[in-house]
Amino acid sequence: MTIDKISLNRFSTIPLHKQLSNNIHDQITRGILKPGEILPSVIEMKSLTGVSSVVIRQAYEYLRRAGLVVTQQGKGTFVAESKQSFEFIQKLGSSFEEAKAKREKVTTTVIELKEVFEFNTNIKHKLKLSKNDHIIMITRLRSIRNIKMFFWTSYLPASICKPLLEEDFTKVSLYQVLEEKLNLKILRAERFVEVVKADFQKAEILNIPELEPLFFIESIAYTKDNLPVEYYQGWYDTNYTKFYFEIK
Amino acid sequence: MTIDKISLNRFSTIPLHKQLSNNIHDQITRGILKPGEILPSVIEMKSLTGVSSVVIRQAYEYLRRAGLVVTQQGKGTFVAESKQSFEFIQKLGSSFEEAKAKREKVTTTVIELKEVFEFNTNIKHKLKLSKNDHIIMITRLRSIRNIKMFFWTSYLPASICKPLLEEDFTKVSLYQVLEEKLNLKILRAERFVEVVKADFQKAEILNIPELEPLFFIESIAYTKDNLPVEYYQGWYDTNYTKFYFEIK
DNA sequence: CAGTGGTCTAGACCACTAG
DNA sequence: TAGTGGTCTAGACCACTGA
Repeated sequence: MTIDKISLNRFSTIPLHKQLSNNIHDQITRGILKPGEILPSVIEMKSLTGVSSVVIRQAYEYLRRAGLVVTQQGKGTFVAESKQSFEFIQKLGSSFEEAKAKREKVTTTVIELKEVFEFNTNIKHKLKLSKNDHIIMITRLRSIRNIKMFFWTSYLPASICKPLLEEDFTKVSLYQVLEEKLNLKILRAERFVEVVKADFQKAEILNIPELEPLFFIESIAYTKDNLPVEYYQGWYDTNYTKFYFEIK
Repeated sequence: MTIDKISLNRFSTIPLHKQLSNNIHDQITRGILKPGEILPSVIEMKSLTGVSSVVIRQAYEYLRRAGLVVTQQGKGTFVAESKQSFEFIQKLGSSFEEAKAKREKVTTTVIELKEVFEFNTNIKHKLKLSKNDHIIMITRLRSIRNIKMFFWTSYLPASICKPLLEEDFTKVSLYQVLEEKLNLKILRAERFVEVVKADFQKAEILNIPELEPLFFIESIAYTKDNLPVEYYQGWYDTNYTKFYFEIK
């Protein structure tokens, strides 16, 4: 146990759980507690500080949310490993190519690839389709070193994109197929970036806690004559993703 | 009280606090509970459900973090107003002009404007300055309808930017002054977008809870001959901000 | 098996809000 | 002053981990 003495002030206006989390926060950022090290168990901490277990849990919960510690049931609570080891920097704005993450192996999983007959009018509107048109839907997940970075769903008009159903998108890119096999060259795209909180399903897919922030990206890609050929929605783990772009 | 009956299953593997928050979550998204409406107080909810107050607090805490409810001490917990009423859409990538938020009045506050003598080597490095160079530092806060949207700090080399100390940046833009008074035209900029969690100070400034996600933007702006003239760091409330840009 | 975290209870006291 | 949320306690039981 390398943790420093913790002194709490019962007469302070600062709640005990906050005093405790601040204290541990300091010890982590100062390097007194090092990545991978185990924190005192709730019971140990109880005897170290004299406060009840609920308060200790509250402090640990705060540190978890701040990303400073990681808890494993039955094992303990540990100082988080710093994940500065790699970032996934995506280039926006100048090309459709994503910058490779420092020579790491990037893998793509196809979660779903299908034609749908009826669908959300919002999506049809973005693709300038009418009520009875069919849509091709592709959901993919991209990982690096087994860490799930982001997943996204592309929607394309079935009328001109049906051959996509035969492709293996673990190996080829969508834009490559569109250009080489369907003669649809993407000339322009509009994109929106915002932040949303992970609901249960998205948290499952990316293997993160519920309510963690995600980048939410929407894009509409156009070919010649301003014809929209792809609308996508993507969700990115904000712990690893950073966007880069250049202006003018 | 318009809340529907809440039934919890004591034998389920799903924790009671989760069952409760899921139930209320549903009632809010289905419109049974409407924005502005008050939720049962902890004591009322205790008699409605039979669970202890800690569990109810836990459920309410989850709903707060999800942005579905707002709690005011001494008053109660209320369904959050949907803030779709306005968004602040910033245009990236094609110009330095920010898109005006749907005709709302935008105000700028200058938090700090000063010359600093010694400073962070990281910032000097980005501005290609040497150890003894001075820096001009400007921190501004931008609000719409009294809602704090974002704040940012610009760093500029004092050697060429000293006259900035005399300007009133509540009324004029930095780039305007750089171009018109100092003959420094910005030709190019590099920008990074990531997400960080608000620490105590940033949460104070933007009037949001600690650990809420923020857009963190870094930018280096260059004039001719690739000379960096401004480095800035900005923090944006993700509840109201959305970035837009166009490609190719 | 012992040690860990996760869930839950019943009840106490305090701080804030509003009539 | 009554009602609200915020803090805290002591103790119980369960689920998971690893020796």
